[in-house]
Amino acid sequence: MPIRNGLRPMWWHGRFRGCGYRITAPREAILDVLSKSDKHLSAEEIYIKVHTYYPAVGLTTIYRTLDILSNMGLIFKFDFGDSRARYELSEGPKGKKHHHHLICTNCNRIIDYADFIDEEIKLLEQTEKELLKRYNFKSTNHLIRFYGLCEKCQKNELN
Amino acid sequence: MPIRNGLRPMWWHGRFRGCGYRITAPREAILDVLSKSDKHLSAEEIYIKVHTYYPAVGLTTIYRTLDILSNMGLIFKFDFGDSRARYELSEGPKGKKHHHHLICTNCNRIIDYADFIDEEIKLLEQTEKELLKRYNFKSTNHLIRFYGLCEKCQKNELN
DNA sequence: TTAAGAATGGAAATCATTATCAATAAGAGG
DNA sequence: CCTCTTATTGATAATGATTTCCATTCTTAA
Repeated sequence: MPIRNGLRPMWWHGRFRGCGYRITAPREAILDVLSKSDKHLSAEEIYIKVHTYYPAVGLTTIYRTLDILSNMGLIFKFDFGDSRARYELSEGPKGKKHHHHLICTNCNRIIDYADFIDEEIKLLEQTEKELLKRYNFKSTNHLIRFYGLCEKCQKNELN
Repeated sequence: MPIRNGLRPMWWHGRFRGCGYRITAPREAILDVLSKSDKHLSAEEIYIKVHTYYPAVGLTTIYRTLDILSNMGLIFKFDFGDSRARYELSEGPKGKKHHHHLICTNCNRIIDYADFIDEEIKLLEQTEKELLKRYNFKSTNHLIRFYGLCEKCQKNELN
């Protein structure tokens, strides 16, 4: 599992250089881990994965890089209430677009969903319009989560 | 500012005892502070307010009590991303019902929004129904936030 | 009034995240 | 390919919110 694929340019290299950042081995490793996972990884989880085949990387670098990536908009940073930030690629090969979360309060599984329902889109648009009218609040972004029971936990509840 | 109003029963005493908890001076002080504030207070902010006229109370007790209150559903616990939990009364005299938040990304002001329009409620219910159909996810609660600019910050932006 | 054990507070411990700083390495220019 | 500038790195220490410990105090049922 070579991390640095020679000089082969990655999809994010351009954007990265454009922002004045250098391409380094740790950064490639971190993005490699992120692009190969479909989970919401914490800094430490990323650190461990990177560390297995690249022991030289320090946790500090993980945090620093995640911060840069987050500010650039290349990754999303979430807080699901387990007292650690979690990160997820927002673009590229396996990248996700803006999405909402379903959070199982029993097993803590997190389900991403982006195939928004017509009703949901309508709800958002109307609400944003209403917020502007009533509070003069100009919304530019939103966070939507549903808490409840996932399929498995509903079945297990029958026991 | 007497905290303990003699033996006058407070609105929350019954519920509190019902859960097997004792009525104590620190707990009365904390609920007093919460019920007199309409802000989203952090544990330390509550500690300082309680501390001014009740110096004996320790920060540990603040955390413990907030935890109990939160589990009982008497207060809401929120995380607005400033690395400290914030609490708000959910019932009683000044208590709020379920509401959503508008968060100004410029001045960090937080506006509660609970005067939902019928349309919004209907759309939300439909969305939850649809989530059950598509993902077999049984939603019991939700978190909705809008990030953007409040009235003041929109005006200041013109400068 | 009293005894059982719930509640308290101060100090120490946790734990995720940041700050510090000397050493290293990316990459522009020659 | 070599060199210089300076961004980047990693080890370690620091920070800051929240918890854990534990001996002492207080609430409350009987």
